[in-house]
Amino acid sequence: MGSASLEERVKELEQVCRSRGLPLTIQRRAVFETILERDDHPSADQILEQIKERVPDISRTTVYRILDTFVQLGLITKICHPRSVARFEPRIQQHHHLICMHCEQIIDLEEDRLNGIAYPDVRRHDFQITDYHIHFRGICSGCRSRAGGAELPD
Amino acid sequence: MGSASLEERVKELEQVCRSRGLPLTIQRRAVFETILERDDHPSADQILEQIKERVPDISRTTVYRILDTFVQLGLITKICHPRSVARFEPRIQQHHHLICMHCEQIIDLEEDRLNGIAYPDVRRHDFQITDYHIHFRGICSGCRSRAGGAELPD
DNA sequence: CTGCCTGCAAACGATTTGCACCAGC
DNA sequence: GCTGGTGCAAATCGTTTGCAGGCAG
Repeated sequence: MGSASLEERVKELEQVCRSRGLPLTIQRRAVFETILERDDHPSADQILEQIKERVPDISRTTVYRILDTFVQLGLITKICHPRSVARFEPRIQQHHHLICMHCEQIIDLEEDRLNGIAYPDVRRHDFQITDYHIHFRGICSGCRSRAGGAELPD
Repeated sequence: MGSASLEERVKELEQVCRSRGLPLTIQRRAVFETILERDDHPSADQILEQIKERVPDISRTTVYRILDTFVQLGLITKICHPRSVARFEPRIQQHHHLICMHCEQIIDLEEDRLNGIAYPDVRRHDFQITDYHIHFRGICSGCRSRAGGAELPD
């Protein structure tokens, strides 16, 4: 789909670091590549686990710090919702999510139609809207079949 | 607007507790009334501070436990977004939020038009959508005037 | 070289849990 | 009276911070 290749995105990382005068360390490159390789929305600790395969001595602190830096730089997005720790995703273009209320799984939605919603009238709040994001909440297929609609182990 | 009165909502609490066999304690009533009285989106600790005025010996633990119970019962909603602790709101009907990316303030939106968005086609995910919620992100008037668009102390 | 980055360990803040006691129904 | 709720203190979990050395530019 419309997403850039891994290599293009790594180039983007290089450019962004260079333009800001930030050193492109082994750790930064590895965190970026690791998050790009996944098609889900991993937590900091999930990224840490996976990255240890290629940079075994990386510390948890560094992963947290790098993820935060990438969010500030606009390279990745941080997602947060109740009952779940912070998660990260490499996509920065506008898109929306399905969120399973049982297993907290997050699924990306591709529908372009959802990107064209007119902004609400916020003159009375004098608020300047930059963008928006829709969560569709519900139950994923796995949880539905596992539980038949009743409660789940968790 | 279309929101129920405080008394109606307290009745709702009584009914829900009775129907589930949950004791309606002083603390539960006080937490519910406190959150209803506010028109913002308080954190657990903000609720605790305010509730101490009427139930001085209530413990923080209890507030957390009660808020969690209310969320399970569908009486209130928990909201979470990056860079801010969990917040709660008494409104359970569908509505949407403006979120200031500088001060993390959350503002309720009333626009009905936003409630009629057609669900996306999720057949390939086999996901059952229950409802949705839109965050509009941007900058509130206070932060804009304080900072003129540049960065903020926080 | 110089400065930002990293790893370690300790601090931190929000939230949860174990347990003895107490209060609704 | 029984059941579940509450308060307290301690544990936990994710995340952040202080500091001494290391590496990219």
